[in-house]
Amino acid sequence: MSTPNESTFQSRLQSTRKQRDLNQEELANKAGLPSTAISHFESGSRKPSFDNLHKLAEALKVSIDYLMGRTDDMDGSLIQEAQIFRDYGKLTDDDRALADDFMARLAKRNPDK
Amino acid sequence: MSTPNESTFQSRLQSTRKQRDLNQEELANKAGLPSTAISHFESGSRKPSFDNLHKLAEALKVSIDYLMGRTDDMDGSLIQEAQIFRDYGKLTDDDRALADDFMARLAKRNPDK
DNA sequence: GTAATATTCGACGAAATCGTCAAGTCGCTA
DNA sequence: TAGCGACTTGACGATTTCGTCGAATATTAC
Repeated sequence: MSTPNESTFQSRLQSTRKQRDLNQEELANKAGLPSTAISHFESGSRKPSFDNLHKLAEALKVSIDYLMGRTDDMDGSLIQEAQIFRDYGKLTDDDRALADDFMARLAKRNPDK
Repeated sequence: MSTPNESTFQSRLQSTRKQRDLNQEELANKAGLPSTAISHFESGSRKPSFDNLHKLAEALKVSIDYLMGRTDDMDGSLIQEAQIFRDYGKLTDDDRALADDFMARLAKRNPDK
């Protein structure tokens, strides 16, 4: 649930690499990593660090959210819950006030947790 | 160009947290992390691991690419000043589902766009 | 002022990734 | 068969993050 699906990153890294027609060493060169690192990532024996995750996304020209399975969009501009943002833009002013009030009530009854 | 701008992540984490009206401990609870971890991330003394990066993005409901400075799109861009989106960030998952449904109903009865 | 809250910082051992290297497997082709 | 390229796997020491804790320092409110 809150933990990312491990296998998603592995398989998306591999499938994206093959889609770009790169072998592990070629991707490694692009990303500035040793080729064994790619192998470790695709086999799941390691997870990339902050910096290396960024390098991989840059080398493959995909979004990090896609690589990590948070979105199915490779361009990654939008994430999943964005529907509510789109809905809000469609509302009339009156309904927008309704929505504001409704949301404020929900937020207020959940101080945090 | 290949290395992420370190300060971007720090400042975006902090500014997004404050936009959601959360203190470090509240965000920490949402993400399932100790509050000191948030402090370390915002001060730049640590960078989040693969798993923790995912948790932070989920808790704040933003894209990882935004947090890491690869895009300027939080996901919906222009509307993030509205109070409703600050409230939305405070909701539990259950209440978020309620809010999604409520918003969808409002949007559906006003198809004029 | 005091008190409560929020944040920073450093240290600790445990755990993970880091880059590097060596040795191995598998598939293909001459 | 032998050889080659692609990939796998495990180990190493080094570095980093991990969670936890304590103490110091803002920041805010009373």
